[in-house]
Amino acid sequence: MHTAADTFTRTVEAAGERLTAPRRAVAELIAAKRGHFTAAELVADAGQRRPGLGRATVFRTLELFTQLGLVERLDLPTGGHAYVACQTAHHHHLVCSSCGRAVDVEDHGLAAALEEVARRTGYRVDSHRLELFGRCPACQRAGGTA
Amino acid sequence: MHTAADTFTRTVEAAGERLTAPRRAVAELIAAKRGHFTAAELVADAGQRRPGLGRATVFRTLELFTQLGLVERLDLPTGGHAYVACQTAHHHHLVCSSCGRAVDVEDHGLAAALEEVARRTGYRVDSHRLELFGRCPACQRAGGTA
DNA sequence: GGACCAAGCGAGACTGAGTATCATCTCGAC
DNA sequence: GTCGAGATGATACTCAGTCTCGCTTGGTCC
Repeated sequence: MHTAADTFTRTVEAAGERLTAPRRAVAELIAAKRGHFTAAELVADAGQRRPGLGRATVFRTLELFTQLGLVERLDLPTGGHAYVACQTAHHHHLVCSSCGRAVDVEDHGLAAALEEVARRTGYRVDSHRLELFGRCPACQRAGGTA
Repeated sequence: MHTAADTFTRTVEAAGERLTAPRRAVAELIAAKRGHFTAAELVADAGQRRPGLGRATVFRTLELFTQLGLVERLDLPTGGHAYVACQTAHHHHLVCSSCGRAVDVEDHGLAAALEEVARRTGYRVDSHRLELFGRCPACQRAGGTA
């Protein structure tokens, strides 16, 4: 079967990038994550499960994966940064503030709303970022209040 | 007449916060800015125009203003942070990537789209952030290409 | 299979944003 | 004018992310 890490490695190859052992390792570390994760977490994981993997390499690989669209960076409400593994080309994320799980959000009329904004303001909108934070159904059931 | 800095100082007073000289100074520095600005820029301005104003104070005041809704923090595509002065309670920003000028974006169907997202995913969406980047009408006219 | 070399790697120094600490100062109430 | 809570400024600190540099390695060409 194809694991999530496979998707990463195959995409790296397909892009004509070198498929090195450290890159495989980072792909596996990310694949083992559910939901979003920070660079710091990944570095910590690497320290435990793949000693010898350098900090700079984790950042470099994360950057490569981001360029390849395998991973997307998002901005937490706290001001920090996190990453999520993702498939589709352009989309948005809905992150559970309780368990950290992130889902890709399809466009339910958002594009139209954005076009309307562009039309009214006269701006030519080049890019945008939308991030949603909330609680996933499971966490809502699990802990009524928290 | 009422300057932008006045709005800041009056809001600070109205909130029951102390209206100190450094806070006034920061308010003036912000009022003198057009569009978005970074904390680093503000610190640099302070160094020039208001020597003696501490770095920590700029950050603290920026935090206070953010809490009071006078200023909002946004995340640049580069990963950095910037601030914009703003009035309305909840809204989004459209930042010109050329001149830096930011306009507040009203809700042209965005809320409805977000509700639809929440309904479909089952998430209870607590907060979101939307930032738009593009070129303002003036910059489009001014420099056809750049 | 072996040689070659550009790309990638690891270690660690560096940078810069933002925070914490603490002694001193000042706003504003009385 | 006095006083105390809260703000300030200087400075040390933390931590994410970047840069540098000598070494290693993946992939290609023979």
